[in-house]
Amino acid sequence: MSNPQSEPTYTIGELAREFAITPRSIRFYEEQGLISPARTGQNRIYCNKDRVRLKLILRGKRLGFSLAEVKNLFELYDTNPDSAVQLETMLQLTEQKRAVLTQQLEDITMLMQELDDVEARCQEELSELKRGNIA
Amino acid sequence: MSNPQSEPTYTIGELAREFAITPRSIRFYEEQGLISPARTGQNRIYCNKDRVRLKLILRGKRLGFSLAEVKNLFELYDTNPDSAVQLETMLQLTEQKRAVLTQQLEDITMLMQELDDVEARCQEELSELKRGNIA
DNA sequence: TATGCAATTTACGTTAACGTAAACCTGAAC
DNA sequence: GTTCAGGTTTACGTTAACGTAAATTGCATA
Repeated sequence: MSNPQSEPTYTIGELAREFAITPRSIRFYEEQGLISPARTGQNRIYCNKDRVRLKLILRGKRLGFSLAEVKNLFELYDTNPDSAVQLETMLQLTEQKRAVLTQQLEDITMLMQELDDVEARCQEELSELKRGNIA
Repeated sequence: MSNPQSEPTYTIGELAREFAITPRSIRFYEEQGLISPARTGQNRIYCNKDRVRLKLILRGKRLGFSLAEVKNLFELYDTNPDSAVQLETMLQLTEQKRAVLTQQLEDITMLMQELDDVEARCQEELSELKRGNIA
């Protein structure tokens, strides 16, 4: 019953190379309940879903999220809530996350501006140097 | 020679309350060379520049920067480089930071989209519930 | 003078996110 | 058969960013 050319799978080493992290990290994410790959006896086999998860984990980390936070997001995404109460709380959660992201957007634009400032000052000084100023 | 109404200053407790952090954190930032407030004998006195720095530190932290990174940015901003070489390396540094921020912008927009997805699914299910579906 | 509050230094404790080392298995290649 | 690359578990080490506790100090107020 197994598809002849079912789904692409990956070893831990492959994923580690692709995302430029160590196998140790990937195992750690599993230990924390963020991924749960299949096994061939001892060895881990990662499917596409696992790979996507890894990508999401790293994205979260780049934004300064903790692994617990990322796990939180996963559960948020995976859960298929049956009660209206659950749906409401989920909406509240997404709103919270959205607030964080909005704050980060603001932070980034302000930092970008400051980088512009620094850069502009540099460029100006450089052109002054080229004109051969001493005064 | 001291201005009668020179500049607003702050105690460590005031700043801690304003930014919702502990005095311990503020002292720690000083220990790491990120701030260097004046003193009245033993006590620290923070001026406007110090306050701004604190704000910048927290902004950096929200973006997942380490304190060392933030310090790096400060030095970048403070240094008045005299040589063309220094100016060039500074431009390279700003470019690096800009790359990080750009990546974060992309990360955020993608996460936002996923939040949109989750939210849309929730809204739909909620309206279904309201219509009183069981099938 | 005593009491209390806010600040200080010193130092050890803690959590998250891995790194690193040891000891083992295992299928493919030589 | 052995070598070897890649994988496994177990366990202890490490770094960053503070928390927390203890002992001290200075100022204000009762």
